[in-house]
Amino acid sequence: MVMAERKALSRPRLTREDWADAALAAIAEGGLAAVAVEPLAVRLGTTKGSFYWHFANRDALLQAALARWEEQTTTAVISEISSVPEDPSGQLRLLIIRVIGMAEQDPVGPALLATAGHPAVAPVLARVTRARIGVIVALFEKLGFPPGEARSRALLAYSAYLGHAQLAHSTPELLPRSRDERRAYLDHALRALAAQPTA
Amino acid sequence: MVMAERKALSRPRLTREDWADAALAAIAEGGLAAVAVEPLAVRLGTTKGSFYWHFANRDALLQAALARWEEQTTTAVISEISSVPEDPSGQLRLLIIRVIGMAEQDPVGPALLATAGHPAVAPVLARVTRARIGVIVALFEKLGFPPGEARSRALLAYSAYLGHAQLAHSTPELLPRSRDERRAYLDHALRALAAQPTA
DNA sequence: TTGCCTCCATACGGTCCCGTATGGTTCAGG
DNA sequence: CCTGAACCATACGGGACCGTATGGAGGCAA
Repeated sequence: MVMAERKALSRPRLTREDWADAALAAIAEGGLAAVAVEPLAVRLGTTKGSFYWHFANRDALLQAALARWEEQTTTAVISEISSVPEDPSGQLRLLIIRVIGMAEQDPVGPALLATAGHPAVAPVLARVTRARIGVIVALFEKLGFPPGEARSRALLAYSAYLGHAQLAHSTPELLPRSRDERRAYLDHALRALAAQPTA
Repeated sequence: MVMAERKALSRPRLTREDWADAALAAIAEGGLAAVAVEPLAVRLGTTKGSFYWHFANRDALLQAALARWEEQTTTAVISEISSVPEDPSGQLRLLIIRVIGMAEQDPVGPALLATAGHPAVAPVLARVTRARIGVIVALFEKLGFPPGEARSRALLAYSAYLGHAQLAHSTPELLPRSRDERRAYLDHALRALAAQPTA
């Protein structure tokens, strides 16, 4: 028996987190259904024997992966943004820039939205969405909009964000490519979404 | 053997379209991976024998289903909208109402966006997206916006639409529920997206 | 009726994956 | 050095699904 490959490379000794990250990568590429134990084991250069040591079954892996994603994409970002000592409009702008850049690289969100009905996915998605929209609502309220107005604008802003992320993954060639164009587009969007009611 | 079930019901004699529709339903529920021949056969009350008469393989079914979806959700709607003899702002409003209502019931789009990278899905998605955005750009130009401005607004509007569709499927409880609230939200969104540059 | 053509049922081999069982390897601590 | 625990490899049984092969069942024409 060989196993010379990993043995030669000082044997990484996988952790639960390694498996969860691999699962997220798989989700990014092929959706929930792509989370298969045996292919993941191959990708990690190990076997199922390792997996079933760390996890009870495939479902437990899904749970762990989703929890990890929730943490990475929501909790972390929100706390970072909230702690930035800047005026609300600056925070909004920062949030959008940060979050757009992040969404264009992380295909997990879109992949999860496809399976929004899955029992393991639905609650995670609900929490993430609620939290994100909550942050945006708070920002709009700090900008001086009354609650109802703030909620409408937050919904619209978050919808635009979600859609933008979709476009970035499905047909990026339709979005502004150059840095300048992207800046101009972002400015335009911010004006449209955060403009005062005016006359 | 029996087959008394379907035989008693005058035996529907399935067509390619029946299979394609069933495939779309499967996509709506579980994504691309849910398009499996044998389960579909069960759902249609028939067997694989029927399927492999109408299609060469699973991939051919995917092609047919995607083509059908492209036709139903894009070509048909676009031609309908374009032929409505109304002013551009009315057309925009009509388009949005029509298309929002449609998107909230058709989960296929979101499901496809998840697998945007799939070789069979990518080209369909690109064509659909391009066509839809094209229509919106044209509307904004008819409203008097210069081309660049029209494109920005169209992108933002379509992003908002996509995102709204996602929200409607993943966490509908966060969206306005009552008819009045929905109307108010829609009006607000239209004002934000189609407002004149003002001062 | 006979024969053909369309459409479907059934049976089969093969692949991929899950989950279990069980034994081997590595390492810390006594 | 020995032992037990953590960690991994391998082999197996079972299920879901694909695609093929082949044999009807039903309609329609000669």
